Amino acid sequence: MDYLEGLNSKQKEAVEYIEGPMLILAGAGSGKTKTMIHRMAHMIEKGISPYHILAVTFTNKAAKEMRDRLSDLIGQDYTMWILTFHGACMRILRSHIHLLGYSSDFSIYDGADQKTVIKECLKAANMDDKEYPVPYIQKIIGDCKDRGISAAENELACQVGSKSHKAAQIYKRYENVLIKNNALDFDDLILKTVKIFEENKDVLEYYQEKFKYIMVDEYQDTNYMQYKLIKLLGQKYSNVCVVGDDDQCIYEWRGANIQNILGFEKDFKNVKVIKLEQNYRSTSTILSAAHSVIKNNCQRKEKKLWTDQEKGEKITCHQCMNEKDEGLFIAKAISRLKGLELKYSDFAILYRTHAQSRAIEDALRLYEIPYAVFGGLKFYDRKEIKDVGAYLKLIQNPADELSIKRVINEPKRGIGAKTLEKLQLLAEERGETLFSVLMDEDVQNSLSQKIKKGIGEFVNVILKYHNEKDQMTVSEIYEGVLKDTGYLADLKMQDTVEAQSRIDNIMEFKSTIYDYEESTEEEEQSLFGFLESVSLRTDIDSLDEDEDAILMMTMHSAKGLEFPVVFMPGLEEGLFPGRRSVDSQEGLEEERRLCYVGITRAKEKLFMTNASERMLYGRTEYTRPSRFLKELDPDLIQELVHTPKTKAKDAQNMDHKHNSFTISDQRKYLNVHQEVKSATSEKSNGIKINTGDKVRHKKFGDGMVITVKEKNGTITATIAFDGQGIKELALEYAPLEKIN
DNA sequence: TATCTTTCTGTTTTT
DNA sequence: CAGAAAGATA
Repeated sequence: MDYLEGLNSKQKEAVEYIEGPMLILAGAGSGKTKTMIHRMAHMIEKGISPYHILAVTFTNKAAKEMRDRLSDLIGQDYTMWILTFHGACMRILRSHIHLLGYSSDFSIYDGADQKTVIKECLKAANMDDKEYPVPYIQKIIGDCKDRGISAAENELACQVGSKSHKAAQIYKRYENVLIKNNALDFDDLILKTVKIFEENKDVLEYYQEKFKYIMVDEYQDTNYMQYKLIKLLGQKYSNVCVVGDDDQCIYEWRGANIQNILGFEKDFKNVKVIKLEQNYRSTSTILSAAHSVIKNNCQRKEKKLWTDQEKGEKITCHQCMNEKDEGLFIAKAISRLKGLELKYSDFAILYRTHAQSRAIEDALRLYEIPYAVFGGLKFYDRKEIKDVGAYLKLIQNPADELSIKRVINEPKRGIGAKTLEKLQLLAEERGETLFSVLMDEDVQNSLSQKIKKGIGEFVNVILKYHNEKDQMTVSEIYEGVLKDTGYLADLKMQDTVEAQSRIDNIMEFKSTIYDYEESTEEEEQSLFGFLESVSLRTDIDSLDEDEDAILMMTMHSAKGLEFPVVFMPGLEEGLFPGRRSVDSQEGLEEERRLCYVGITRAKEKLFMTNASERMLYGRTEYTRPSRFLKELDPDLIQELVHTPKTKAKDAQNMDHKHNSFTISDQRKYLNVHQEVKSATSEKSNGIKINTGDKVRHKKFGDGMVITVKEKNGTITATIAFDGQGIKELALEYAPLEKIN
């Protein structure tokens, strides 16, 4: 098999250059992933064992795509390390974290957990969270961890008595809490791995030998610590290939550092540099538009993408009256374009913030356009999911105090804030974990009967499953916990709409477990493994390509994706570029790069809209068109003028009149019944449920189906029940029948 | 201790 | 407007 076929000369050059460091500057749509995959295939063909190759990406989705496309190309599967940075570090930590004094049962804390811990630290230090806002502290901690600055070092670097010195105290406390809880945050996953490598030469050498060949995707988004990790692993053999595009660096706020590109050429000698500048994705109009925007950035490596594709259509810019109008404009455009050659999934709506999705969703529903939103309200952020997750984490790692506090009184066991505070203090005095204090019989006896009973039950359940977890499957543990803790029974007893919806979510979480068990070798399965897969999962990873629906997401999430038709709403000063970013040159340039990423997602058609008036948190703000719109070369734009007068003359006048009538008419209806249409489903528990169907539920009575979609293998229906509100139900479990 | 009510405050972007 | 946090009441 010749893996060089179908590649251009630059791509071939990159594929064939295997020994020695290489920097591939790959512009948007230049066949970057293809090149990487062919390079790996070529290496394997040349006799390099897949065992010696490490490929790192930023998202699970990118990792999965790489793995799938590689095995398609070479026609067989290898157990290779094609992982995200965090995933790779998890694997390494699992075998070596004991070197740092943690047990390998460690919990992973996400951003929300971090916030909780910081809040507690502030309280314990008697500091005002107005003066020291949680995000401010979080940023300090994150920045320090990116640069490998420990709490103690950070403290020394701050002037005593200064604000930053006070903040450093919180960092210190925060670290202590994490150590006590045997927990790591996301930044720690990278940081601790680096630390192990630095302090244990033998471990480092083992991995240097293992990973003789290293590839890094989206290199422009690596932060300092990630770079250091690659540098450590690669310095022995120097076979490191990094692929990136400085114009697409959109995570600078998170520590991503373009300097890493320069640093790479410094740290590895004789770096081969290859530029991929031929774009295979977009029309030349779209490409020119992208260039006309990005060229306004000073901080960039000069380059210009080119294509031999046709000019294509002009870019449509349109000023709307407000965000509702904007939504309707988009919905109308989609229903007009959606024809034989375009599917719904060929369209994407890319916005700056999640909050923008609402108005657009309303319009799409009116026009009966199926859509899927990524990010925003996350399944894993729901209370009940966090609760059951905390139980599982706790069974894995009883030292996890955060999880204890989350669920010790969930369901109610009569253990309130006061009792907990007392016990926590006791644990601190004794230098023990909260859990071991809870287990202490003398302590239990010192408390009231009711509390004693509650604690006893709680401790027993956790201990039981903690001891038996290795002999049980994850789903057995899950079922057992739901039952033995009384969590599910308590919800059932409440017999409210909210409780039912929570039960449905808990059932849906079960399907996540089934997914895990199906996709993982039996002997590989563990509670730890499952928790890991949950912690590192993002919404974009569960993007379902089979569903024919419009995709809505932030421009950040859209990186690496492409669509025939792209809409970019909300091009307004203050929103995009965001208010916070316009003060600094760097901030503004990052926004501009984000705009560049958005534009270059489009293959054929691009729509950019702005609203002259926008409702943003309760207030109507008057806005000005984004400077990015003005940067676009006017020759590339086709502007639709939107005033009531011209509209009346418009050929689509009838259409519009009709629509506005229908819209206001349906809006009324929408408010009452929330009746909308989306996809249909024929699976489920025997019954056929379609959008718009009337159904009867045992508890909620009659309602109407709003949407039917598949999530993690479970089919769910969003149903508006008369007088009960809207519920999302898993059809597998929901007691539903169809009525007329 | 639990729940209900009111007040406040605030929105990027994510592994 | 909505979600969270603090405050008030049972």
